[in-house]
Amino acid sequence: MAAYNPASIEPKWQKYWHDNNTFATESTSSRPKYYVLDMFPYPSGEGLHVGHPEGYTATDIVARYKGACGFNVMHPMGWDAFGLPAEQYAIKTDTHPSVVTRKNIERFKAQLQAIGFSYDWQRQVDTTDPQYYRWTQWIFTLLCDTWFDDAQSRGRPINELIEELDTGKRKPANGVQWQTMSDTEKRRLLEGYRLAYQIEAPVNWCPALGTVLANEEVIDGRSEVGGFPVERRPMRQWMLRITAYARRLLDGLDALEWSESLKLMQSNWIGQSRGAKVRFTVGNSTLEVFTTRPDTLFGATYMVLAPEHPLVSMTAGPHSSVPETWPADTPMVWRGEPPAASPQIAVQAYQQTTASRSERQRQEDTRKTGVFIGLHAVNPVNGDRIPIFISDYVLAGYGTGAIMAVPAHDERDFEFAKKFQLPIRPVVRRADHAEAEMPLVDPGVACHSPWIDGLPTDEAKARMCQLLEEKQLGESQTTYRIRDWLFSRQRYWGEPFPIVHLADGTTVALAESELPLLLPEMSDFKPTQTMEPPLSKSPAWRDVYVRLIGTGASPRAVVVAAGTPGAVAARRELNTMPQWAGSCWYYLRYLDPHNTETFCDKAIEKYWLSSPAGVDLYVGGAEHAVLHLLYSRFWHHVLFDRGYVSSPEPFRRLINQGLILGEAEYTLFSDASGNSVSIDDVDPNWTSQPGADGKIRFISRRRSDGAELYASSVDADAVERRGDVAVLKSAPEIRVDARYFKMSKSRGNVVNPDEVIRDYGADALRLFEMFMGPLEQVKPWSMTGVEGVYRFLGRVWRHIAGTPDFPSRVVVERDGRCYRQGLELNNADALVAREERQSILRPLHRTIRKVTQDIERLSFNTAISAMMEFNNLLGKPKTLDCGQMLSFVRLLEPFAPHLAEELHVLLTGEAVHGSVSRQPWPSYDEALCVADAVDLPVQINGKLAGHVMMEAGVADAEVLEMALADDHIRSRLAGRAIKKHVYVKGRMLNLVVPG
RNA sequence: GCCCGGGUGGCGGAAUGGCAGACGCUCAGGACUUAAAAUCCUGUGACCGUUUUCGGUCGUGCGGGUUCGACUCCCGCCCCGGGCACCA
Repeated sequence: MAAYNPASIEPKWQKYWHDNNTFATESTSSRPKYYVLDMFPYPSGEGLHVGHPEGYTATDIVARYKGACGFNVMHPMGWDAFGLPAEQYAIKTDTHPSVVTRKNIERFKAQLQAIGFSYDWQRQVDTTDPQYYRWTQWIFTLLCDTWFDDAQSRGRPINELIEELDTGKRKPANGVQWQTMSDTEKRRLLEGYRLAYQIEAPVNWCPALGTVLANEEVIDGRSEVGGFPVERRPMRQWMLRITAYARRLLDGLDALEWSESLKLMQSNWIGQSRGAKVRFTVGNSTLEVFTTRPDTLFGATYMVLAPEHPLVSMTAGPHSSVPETWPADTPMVWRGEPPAASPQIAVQAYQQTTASRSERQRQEDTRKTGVFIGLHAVNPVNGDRIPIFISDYVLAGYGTGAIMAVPAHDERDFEFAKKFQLPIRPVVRRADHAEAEMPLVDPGVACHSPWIDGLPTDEAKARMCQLLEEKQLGESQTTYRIRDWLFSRQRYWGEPFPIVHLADGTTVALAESELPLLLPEMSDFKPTQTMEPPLSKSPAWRDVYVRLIGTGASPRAVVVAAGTPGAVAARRELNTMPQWAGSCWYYLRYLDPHNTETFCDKAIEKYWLSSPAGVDLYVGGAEHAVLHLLYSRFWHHVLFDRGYVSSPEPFRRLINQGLILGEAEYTLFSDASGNSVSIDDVDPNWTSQPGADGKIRFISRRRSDGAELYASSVDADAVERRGDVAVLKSAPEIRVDARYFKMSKSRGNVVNPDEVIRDYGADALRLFEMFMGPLEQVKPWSMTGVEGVYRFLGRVWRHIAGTPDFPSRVVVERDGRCYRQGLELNNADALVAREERQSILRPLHRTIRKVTQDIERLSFNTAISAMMEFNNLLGKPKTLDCGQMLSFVRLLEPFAPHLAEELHVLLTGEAVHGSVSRQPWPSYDEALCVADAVDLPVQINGKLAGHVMMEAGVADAEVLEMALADDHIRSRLAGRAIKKHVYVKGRMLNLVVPG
């Protein structure tokens, strides 16, 4: 047999799987289901890097293994293909995004197929395919058609709300009369209930990207994509009412088999706070605040509103609530910087300053600023008249956008009070009566608070809530940090909204028959210079006539020709949906990807997602912890409420694969005259700047004299590792910096899987991806590591297939006769063969058990080392048993499927072969997993003192005798009497002696 | 600042109360070869004694505790990575 040559066997088997539909999944089956899902990729122009196949290989192993165990396995792949990078590349190269996207998908698909994943490619989805986004749009219309019933804590059809309003069972909040409202008024009112609605609000506008972004997409005041500055601007935008589901999304986490840290990230993002809503009186009206510390109400000495608070929205004219003159005795510091002539002017000026400050500036500079608005409120518990300020440390979007300030017990209020010389009144003391440093934020005991004096903080909170409710001054309340999801983008390459705007300013969803609403073909899809979306450049698409069908309060629109009876002019929504839209439900489409009647057949959904509920294993990066994973859960809850899916949570078990870093990089610093400087003498605060070649250059200073130093990279061959640092082989006194970096194009440390496959094959790539370490851990890439697993595969090949130098030793026993390569063995050799088969039996069963258990617990690295150990045993014997080798090959198949297929054919013969993946998983005999003899470790006082050879099944009583009979152990005991002994069956014996 | 996760040989890692360092990489020595590569075999935590067998001591970030026995469990600290961060 020829030597192991992956290049010759891998494409052959990939073609075989494709031609034979080996991995096609049945949509329903009498077999149990197993749904194993990857986070589908965004097909970028750069192609795959070795980080992508990490999770994909893990799921592929599980998929192949579960299939072998008799499950009907769903293991699909698709493309999250709408989004900014393709659009920006399209603009740069003046090609259409659909062309760019198609090309990228082809590249990605070819790369994935070259790795030999067992995807059912007939189920692939592409979010930019109209037959896919048709259903994204359909789900959006479902969100429009759903309102959240707080009392029942679930989403319900809007028609049920209309019915309740019609019959008077439910009254609109603001006291208006539903029955006498016009259709336009009704539609406006209903928009306040729908899960998808529009609102004019300050949003995250990113000028560089030419679009608004969701809170989740803004990190430290910069866009997650590209890191461009983001500013706050008021714009009319589509929002999804995810806040309505905050409690459900939080509570739902408990039942999920996700890592604790991931659940925590989501629960922090949702951010539940329990506290109270309290009503303060301002003139004739009331001002509500939310506080988590109702027990400190007696210590409230002023109030603060967000600059965007409705009370200060009008700052001029007779109807403004802000007075035209400062009250007497208003301190100068309260009037703004510089002091303004009137509260109206001061408030206006402050609002402008706030609006012009970017999110980043606001976060970086936490010094307290603000102005007095010229009004006072009355503290409902003690009648105190307290001044009201506006300040940007109070956020408009959280709670009621207003706070009561208790400077004695809140860090921020304390700072503010110091600056504006406001009174600080302690109402909590330490439980041990010790003097407390101001502010005292920790729990203690209430004081100077007539209603609750002496109560510990916990009880004081509860008592205060109870009293507020009794006196009708407020009530307990739970608020959430999460905001509604900003759902529109001013870009071209996304799903168009299935929405039209009518002349009366209301919006109407398109009828289902109108879907998909195709993205218009446009040659100019570049962002406009204004904040208008690119779709505004196509008036022919924008301006339409529609006929309204259904009820007047909640109609649907059908596009008709101008002049059709009943036609009214309308304008299409010009924004598009964010990239997250398509990924919110793709796992449902895989189940029934070609259905034209519905997004997914109910019976098929029920088979795959009801018992056990949800996707059985979902693997992807932790970067989606609060974006995709939260959005998707939200949509799924809505689909569940509306009866379209059979369980509330989509992803029962989720694993985050760890990042793969680039190979170790060594950095040497040298001074201007080129002398190497040891890292000990280099200031650790390096700065970086891009060099002429576009790569990042690091610059630092010498500690001793501050001279500028320049970094250069050193080849791995030139250094010797010593812990965290490494030294130059040529000059060991010079230490260089050694570290691993995230793979990135700009660092030039990206490893392309194509090259790994070319040099070592897909099986070696797969194996190394898994062998590096635990799936969830961050791990550095290593080409020599790839060579290591490649050598292992080569040895497996040599043992089973044989090579020109080492003919195969595989022996087949048939009808009591042994054959090697078709030739019958003589009696002596046959006897050896049977003996050798017997000696491999126990290790084989132990390996089967280990690999099986390790796949179950996703510990692939240890499964591989178990197979390596087994393979290491195969070098010595003269013969190898065909049946045993088949079992081994079966174990190897999920990890190295191409090699396994090829060896399976060699072992079974051309005539009877089929895919090894169709063969059942080998079983193991627990009795054969126990070694027949053990070298039992013997300890004295817990320290290893020697070993005793012992056959399996020796009686416990004999073990001690055997140990005491051993010369070496006796000498170690040195005659000391044994006080006690501990024997753990088959594992070890501990002798306890005095001293 | 708050909340998670983690610190084990030269490196990636294994062992979740029972022989610390499986497996792989690296390195060294040997075999094959005219030679090199590839491949195969042997060794590879540190230190000490014997210098061959072999024997001993120390050793899982640091300090303490529980236990016959601790990488593993408990308490305190240090360092690294991640997340959140004016959320009332």
